[in-house]
Order: sequence, then structure tokens, then C-alpha cells
Amino acid sequence: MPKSARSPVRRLKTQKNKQALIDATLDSIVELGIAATSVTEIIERADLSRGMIHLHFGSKDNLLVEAVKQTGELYYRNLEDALSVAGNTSQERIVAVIDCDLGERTLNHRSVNIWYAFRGEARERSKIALYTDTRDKKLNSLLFNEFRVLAEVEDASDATELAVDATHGTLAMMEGFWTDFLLHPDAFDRNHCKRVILRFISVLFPSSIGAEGPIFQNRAMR
Amino acid sequence: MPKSARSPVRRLKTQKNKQALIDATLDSIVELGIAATSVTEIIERADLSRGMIHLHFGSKDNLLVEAVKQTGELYYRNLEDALSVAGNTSQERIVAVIDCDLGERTLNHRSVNIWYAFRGEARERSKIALYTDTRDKKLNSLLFNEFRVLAEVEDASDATELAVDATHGTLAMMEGFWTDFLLHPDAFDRNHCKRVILRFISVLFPSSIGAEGPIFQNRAMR
DNA sequence: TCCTAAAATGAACGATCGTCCATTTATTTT
DNA sequence: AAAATAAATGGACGATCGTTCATTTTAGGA
Repeated sequence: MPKSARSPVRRLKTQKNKQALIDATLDSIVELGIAATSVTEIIERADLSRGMIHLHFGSKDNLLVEAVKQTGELYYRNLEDALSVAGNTSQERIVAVIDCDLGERTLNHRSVNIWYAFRGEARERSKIALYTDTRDKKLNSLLFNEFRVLAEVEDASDATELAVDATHGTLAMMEGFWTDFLLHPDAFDRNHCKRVILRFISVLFPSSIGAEGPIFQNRAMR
Repeated sequence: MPKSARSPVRRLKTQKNKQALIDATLDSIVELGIAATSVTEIIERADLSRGMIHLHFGSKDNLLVEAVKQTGELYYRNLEDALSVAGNTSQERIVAVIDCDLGERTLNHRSVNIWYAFRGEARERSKIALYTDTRDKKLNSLLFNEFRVLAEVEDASDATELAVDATHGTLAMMEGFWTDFLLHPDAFDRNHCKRVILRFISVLFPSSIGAEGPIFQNRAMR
């Protein structure tokens, strides 16, 4: 073999250490914020040596980028999981997205703190943008497409505008509820938040979505 | 005079320097974020000497607290101004709140960056909470009271729940649109955002609010 | 088992952090 | 005009920042 053959045990250990650094970074951000997340703080949490960050990531900055990336991927993975078990009607998929966004797996103390920490720090804004804008666009177009289907069922004067407004409003509300959770985690009520969103979209699409969730109305009944 | 009499010229100069430090701090936060807002950065922007922060605020931390406080007060002042020129019907006051929250005076590059910077930094969370929770509660109860009035007009099965949901949903949407502005300031469209919110509350209170704004319906018409 | 090379270590570096305080400057009072 | 006092200055302090690299440890192949 001319080049160094991969050695599975070594690769595994290295990968484990890299992940330990990322986890320690995110833990520190959750507890102390980005400003207080120093190299010393990270390596002590990971119980590794000082040089590891430079060795595996080149710099502390790159480590932060990797941490952002994983955070974005986690949201997206949760969403795909939720959609994979959801029904295939538009109303079911829309409600699945809302349930996922407000569910404990996606919206919790850890994730919301990480999310707002990166958003708040201007230096990190461009980094997080790289890994969240794509997701945002997908989420946006996903919701829009489903709302567009529902808009056809209603006798809206402008079905596209209805779908655009529903998408924009739903996303804004979900965003707003994340902020609620950040600022008042104890008073937060997932079911109430879901009810408010459903109330919004159910009046826009009365044929397809009710206050309790999707409606499977016989088309002939119209 | 037993104690030191106030000397107006001195007091004025001192006050001016204190404000210059606060402004420089906020400028730096907007441009560089909280983490990069160091004492050196602040005093260079304010063109003052290094010891001024300790002299006037005791510490850099206290200066940040003062900066947060002013930011919260600014929002509140804008809101009161908007309400003072608004009509006195519930629907007018509600729309005035929305217009103010999404208006240029309140929602702009500077304010949104400051807001999210403080929110994102865990260390600052408790400080900002001191000066924003009161405001949030006032905003919340203000909207709720007005929505509660409108809910009576509608023939809702549960007027209180309707008002709670409308309040919560409106606040969440406004929050979400602030995030939109933060992440995509160029693509942001104030009128579109207002339209989405109005669409939401107009279907909840069809007798009082239309897609274009307040409705002054003759009660006898019902 | 010894050798090679990848992985991990941690002491040390210069830079910068927030704070402090002796000194200088500016204003008001005597 | 001199004395008193408040305000402002900026050099210096120890602590901590992110990074570097010579050295040690560890795993895999010979």
C-alpha cells in the first residue's frame, strides 16, 4: 500500500474526540453563551488537551462552524423523520411540520439556547446563514407547496397569495413561539401554541384544517 | 450650602460623556456583536479615555446594563407615541401597535441587531429580562384588553380564549417578523408582514378588523 | 518485538481582556 | 487669583484569550 491505509480503531477514536469537542462547545454555549465559551472552557468540558482544537479543526472558529452545522442538521433530520411518519395529505404534512417544530425533540432548552446564541453574535451570522438558509428555504417551499394545494380547495380569490400569507404567517408564529420558549421556558405551553397556529390556518383553510387538526372532508360534500 | 451644589455645566458635560459611551457601546454591538465589544473598542468609538467606563459605570458590565435599559425604553417610548396619536377604538389601537412594531422607527437594522445580540448572550439574558419583561407584560395586557373588547362583539363561544389566542398569535407573529428582518433585511417587506397579521386577526374579528385595517361597523347593522 | 507514523499532550507565547489608580486637566468656590 | 474639588486621563496590572510546537503517547505494520 503506497499511502497510509486507514486504521479503523484510530479513525474511530479521533472521530469520537472531535465529536466530544463539538458537544462540549455546544454545552458551554447553552450554559454560558458564546462569549464565555473559551478554548479553556471547551477542553475542560471535553476532558481533552489544549492542542486538540487546533489539531482537529484548525482553529476555534472552525470548531464553532462545525457546531453550527450540526445544529442545523439536527433540526432538518427531525423534520424529515416527522414527515416520513406523517400521512401524505397536505393538511397532515403541514400539521406534522408544526408538531415537529414545537415538539420536545426539536424545541427544547438546549436547542433554543444554541440557536439564539449563534443568531445574536454578528460574527457568527454569516456562518450560521450558510447552514440555515438552505433549510429555511426548504421549509418555506415545503409549507408553501402544501398550502398551495389546500388553497385550491378553498374558493379563494387569489390562491397563491393565500398560500404565501399562510406560509409566512405560520413560519413567523413558529419563530415567535421559539422566542417565547427562550424567554419564558417555564410558562411555555406547547399545546397552546399549536392551538393558536391551528386557529390561524384553520380559518384560512376551513375545508381542510380544523382547530383540532387535519380534516378529511369528502370533496363531494362541497 | 453644606453639600456640593450642582454645577450645571459640569453635570451636562458628564452626562454627555456617559451617553457617548452608551451610544458607542450600542454602535459596536450592532457592527461587531457583544463578544467583540471590548472596552478598547468602546472608548475608541467614543473618543474618550480608558478610565471613563469605570468612573461613570463602575464596570463594563454595568455599562451594558444601561445600554439594554435604554434600548427597552426606546421601544416603549415609540409605542406610547404611536398610541397617543391613534384613535381610541380597540381596533385602531391594535393596528397602531402592529404598525409601530413593524415601523421603521422601531424595527430597523440597528434595533434588531441590538435586540438579538442581548437575547443571544446568556450572561445578558437576566439583565435584559429586567427591562423587557415589564414591557412585554404591558404589551401583552394592552393587546389582550383590546382584543377582549372586540371578542365581545363577535359571537364567539369563548370570548376570553379568543382574545388570548389573538394576543398570543399576534405577538408571536411580530416576533417572527423581527427575526425575518434580522436574517433577511433586504427581502423584508413591512406591508406584506402587516397584511399577514391583519389577515390573521381579521378572520378572528370579522366585525371589527378587515384585511385593510380597522372597520367601523354600525352595530345596528348586525 | 521493534519501528513508523499518526494522534495527543501541555507548557509557553504574544496579544488582548477588564480594571485600577496616581496624575493631570477643568470647573467652581473662596 | 488662589484654593478646592470634581472630572478625565492613560499607563500599568494580573488574568485570560487563541494559537503554536517540541515532546510524549499510542496504535498498526513489519
